[in-house]
Amino acid sequence: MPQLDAGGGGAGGGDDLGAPDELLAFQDEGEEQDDKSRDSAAGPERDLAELKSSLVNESEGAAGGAGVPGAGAGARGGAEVGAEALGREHASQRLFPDKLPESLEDGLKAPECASGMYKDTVYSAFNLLMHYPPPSGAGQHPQPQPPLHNKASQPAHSVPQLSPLYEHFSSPHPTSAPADISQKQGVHRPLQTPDLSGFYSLTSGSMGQLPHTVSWFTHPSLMLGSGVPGHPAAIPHPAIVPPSGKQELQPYDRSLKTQAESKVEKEAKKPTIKKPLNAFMLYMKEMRAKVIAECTLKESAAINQILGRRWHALSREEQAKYYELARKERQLHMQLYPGWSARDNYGKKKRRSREKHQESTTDPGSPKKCRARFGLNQQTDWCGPCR
DNA sequence: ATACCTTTGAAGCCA
DNA sequence: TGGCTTCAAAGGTAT
Repeated sequence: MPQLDAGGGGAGGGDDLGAPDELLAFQDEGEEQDDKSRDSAAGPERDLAELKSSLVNESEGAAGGAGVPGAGAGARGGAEVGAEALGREHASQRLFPDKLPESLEDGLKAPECASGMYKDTVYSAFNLLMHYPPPSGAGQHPQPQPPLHNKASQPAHSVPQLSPLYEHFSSPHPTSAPADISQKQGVHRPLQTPDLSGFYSLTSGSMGQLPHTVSWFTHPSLMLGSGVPGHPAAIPHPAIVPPSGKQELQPYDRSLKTQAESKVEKEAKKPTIKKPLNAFMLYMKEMRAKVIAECTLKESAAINQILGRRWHALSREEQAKYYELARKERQLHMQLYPGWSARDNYGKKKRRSREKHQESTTDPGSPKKCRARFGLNQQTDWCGPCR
């Protein structure tokens, strides 16, 4: 059985943050790998690559027409459970939706979309692991090292950005904001809060002037044993974003507010600490630009479908890189925000259809059986999700 | 202006 | 403990 820490066991330093699910996943992957190994033993290694490539290409090519019944988008859980016995070789096929979005089909028509599928498996992200800061308590201040990921080797269109969390720790002297920091994420510094006040030693106005990646992690509580001298100001973690992502008031504007208003405002604008990115999210972040370039797609939904297939097509070792990265991210996140819980962000996104569906499901009259209630010919009466 | 779509994985919640 | 739900990113699209 593969070990997540096999590649960076020393870096983990005994942390036990590896999710059990990952281990289970790797058990499956391991079995798959065993199968693949047997296959490889029976044939040239290239055959395996071709098999994998053909699985994806074939599936993508067939996506415009022959879908897999019952494997529609959104039915991931059930479909996967039901198809588990089919084996991993069929994984990419059973995951395919009945029909891809038109834009995706168009994108897949582009020859470069399929041809470039497995050409480049250089994952610069994994290199960043090598200069990840040691766990807190190490009591050491390792020498800042230049990022090991070779951005020069990246294609011009590729902007391999892992999570800002990782980017910050990977760059000893960050001087500019990550390219992927969107307005939605919030570039400006969030307001101070009691529990995070130590992170925000700058006024909001001055913070707004500073690049996003300035040394937010230089606060003593954020040193994590990897402090970088020469950064005078403490900047909050990039995962902390204002709820709305809107520009916050300048100091002189805020002075016009009464204290009560300010208090209420602060409560309302309490910065959100985002969840750490999981392995697949990290993979998407890195590979998105490449897929966009290869497939001439822009719609994230379609791109994510492709990335999902590529993710399944990755070898166990390749996926392990991202699992390890994600584990590090979680570890850092936990160290930075010990009291944070994923529950803190629950309910911050309004989900239109699901709320409607929940309303319908709370209806005493057998909610989840729209089909039984209204019949196939009355689908207009079905609730949205059932429809 | 904001939710939805779409993916996988992590985490929380509930029975 | 298993199953379900929510959120993380992203950007075009729909409401």
